[in-house]
Amino acid sequence: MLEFAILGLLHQSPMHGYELRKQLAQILGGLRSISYGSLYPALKRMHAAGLISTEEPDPHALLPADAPPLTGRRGKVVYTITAEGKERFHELVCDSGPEAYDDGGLFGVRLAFFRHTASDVRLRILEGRRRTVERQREGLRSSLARTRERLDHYTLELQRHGLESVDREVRWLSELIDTERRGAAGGAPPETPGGSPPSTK
Amino acid sequence: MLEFAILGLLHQSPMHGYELRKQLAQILGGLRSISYGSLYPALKRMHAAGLISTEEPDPHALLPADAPPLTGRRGKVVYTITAEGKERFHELVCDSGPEAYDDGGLFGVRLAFFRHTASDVRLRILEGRRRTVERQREGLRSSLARTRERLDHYTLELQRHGLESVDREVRWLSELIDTERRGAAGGAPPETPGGSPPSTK
DNA sequence: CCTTCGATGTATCGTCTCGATACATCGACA
DNA sequence: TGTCGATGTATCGAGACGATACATCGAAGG
Repeated sequence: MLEFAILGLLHQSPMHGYELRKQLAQILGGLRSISYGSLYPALKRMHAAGLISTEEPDPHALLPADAPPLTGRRGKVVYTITAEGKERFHELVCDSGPEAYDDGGLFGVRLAFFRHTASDVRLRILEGRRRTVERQREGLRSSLARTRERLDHYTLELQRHGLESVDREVRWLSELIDTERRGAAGGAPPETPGGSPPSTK
Repeated sequence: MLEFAILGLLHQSPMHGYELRKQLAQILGGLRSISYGSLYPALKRMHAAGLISTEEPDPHALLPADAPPLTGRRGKVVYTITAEGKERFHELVCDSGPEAYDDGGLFGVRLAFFRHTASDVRLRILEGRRRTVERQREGLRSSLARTRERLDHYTLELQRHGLESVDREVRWLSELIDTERRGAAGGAPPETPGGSPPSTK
């Protein structure tokens, strides 16, 4: 999931780790931001896999006498997506398997980069997500119906609020699906990089 | 957080790990259940800390000849809360510090065991939680206002839905607070174990 | 009768994530 | 001049997670 988000952000422009984290936090919705303890290892993995390239200033340049003990001495590192990384991003973007919607976190990131995804794939992901959330809702419903009598006020309120949240999410997804279906013919199919541009324009 | 939930459950009755996990999943709201990889180490830690005691059937009893190689040979383990564990639980239950509401997961568990918490502490926790969520809401709001023009349809919808969810949570908390305030005089102050029972009965 | 299946049940492993922290530079403001 | 907060890179230990192994038992079904 982190991999996907990083590729998506670097796909737009190269960035520092710090900037990456800020943008990430915004995508993830303000709450639930990502920590450096996840970000930097992920960047390291992706660099090792050849998905991104790093560009850091020469560590030992223009240092005449080294009066400070030069411990640390870190420079800014700019991360850039490679051709391989773009390829990987497009694989991920076109994937509509269950992993795309079963996890809420990944689904959110997928949504944030939906403009890179074809309309039919978008529809499959949205519908898959709705099915997942509907299953959760049914589980919650039956659990609540089974235990309603034994629960005190606060536990009951907790379950009720959770159920309503899930319910609202289903309705929200349904609206998105409707919009997507209606706009399917008219929406701009985004970014077919090597493809032939459609006749219009 | 896990520690709190386990103590709370064992406070009601001794249990197996398996049963513990099921109850835990129900408290956590169906989604977001706890895994064995978290549960058993937690139980081990708590046993080492003296908060719970284990009761397992004698491993080498009534085995005349050991025809099976007896590898594994696990028996059911019943976990029981100790006096020390009950003490720890009451400390946690009376704690209304920021850690009780800043983390949504712990707050949910706290709610699930609110019947063990005095009304004034309940009120402090609910109000703290509301302040936390309100801060999140303001962050989301300003972020959304700042970037509304640059966002595509789906990113916008994602942020909007997130903001509405947070907004609903604030309203829900406000209702809980109102109820708690109104019921403060009449609500049963629960479970003062060594304390003096109030004059009424 | 026997066998397979799912629920119950305990437990560990490797991988990853998180929060805290350390270190360093820079501009702003007092 | 000092010192504060934002920017910036990076690691550490604690612990959570998913997958998996192993084991028992009752019920369904050939």
